[in-house]
Formats: sequence, structure tokens, C-alpha cells
Amino acid sequence: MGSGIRLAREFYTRDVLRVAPELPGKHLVVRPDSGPPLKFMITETEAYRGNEDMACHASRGRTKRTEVMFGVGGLVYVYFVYGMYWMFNVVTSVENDPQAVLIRGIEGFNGPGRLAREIGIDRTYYGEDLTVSSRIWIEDSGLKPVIRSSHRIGVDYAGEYWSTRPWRYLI
DNA sequence: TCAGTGATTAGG
DNA sequence: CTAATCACTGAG
Repeated sequence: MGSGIRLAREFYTRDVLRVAPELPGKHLVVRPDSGPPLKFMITETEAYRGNEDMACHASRGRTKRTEVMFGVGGLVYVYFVYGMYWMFNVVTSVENDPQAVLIRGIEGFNGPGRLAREIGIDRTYYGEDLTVSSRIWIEDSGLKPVIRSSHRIGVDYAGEYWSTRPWRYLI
């Protein structure tokens, strides 16, 4: 039931701690040019939660890079790190509540950098709206996998409290 | 364990 | 302008 249906605005405009654990098992669909859409099952995500979350980029305020996170849920937040990798994130919650889900894994490709490279994510996806875009969106798959959680990866700089929140979700 | 790699950011 | 930092990856 619900398989193949694009996720609508209401899915994304909830708290990131509700959205992030529901994404593993869903299908990320990409159509780079006008070819047939490619589907990948999302396998791993991480939640970044607003101003107070010291691991969230938006906790350092609104900048040109973090601007889109202050927008409505369903937009795409991408940024470049370590001189090589694009990180693919999905904005959640309502306007002016800067939250996002980092997509850390899809079937066949673990790791946010490898995944983004595989599906062709770059700066042109910044601000893309997953609820209307013709080249990228997320669909319900009808699957309800068992999800396990653990601490987020690579955020030790945020301090012990924030780096130990169990906000990483994987199948 | 550690180098590569360059955008982003804060600060002078 | 400078310099530090970085939600990573692959090689050894």
C-alpha cells in the first residue's frame, strides 16, 4: 500500500526525529537527464536538529550555506566537504526551524560521500524541492524495515552530549 | 592511522 | 586578505 507514491509536504514538515527514522526503507528516485528514473532504497540516515544541536550547521546561525535549512521541509540541502564530497540532506520541519536529515546510505553504496557521487548530487541540487522536482524525489516503498539507532558519525567536535545522541538510523 | 582536497567561515 | 575547519574516503 502506498508503494510508488511520492512523499508529500506533510511527510517532511514534522520534527526531524520523526522523519529521519522513517526514511530508511523508502525509495530515493533520481532522473539526471530525461532517461528512466533510477530507484535506490535508503538504508541509513542521521538527524540534525535545529539551533540548539551543536552538531547541526544551523546552530552557528543563518549563512549562505545553511539558508535552505531555515526553509520549509522537503527542500534539499547540499554542501561540499573535505574538498571532495557532496553531502545530500533533506530539510524537515517548518520554516525558521532549521532541521535536516543527512542521507548516509543507499542500497549498494554506504557512506554519504560515495552515495552522493553515485547519484550525481552537486551544487545545482541546493534548494531543490523533493515534493515537485522532476529529477529527484522520495517515494513510499511499502516496506517497514526494522530500524536500529546509534550515535551520529563524525561530530565529536560538537561535544559529548551532542555526539552521543542516538540520531543515526539504519536498517 | 592518515593524507588529500577546496569551499566555507570567522576574524583582522 | 588569512587561516582553521570539515556531517568523508581509500589506501596502507
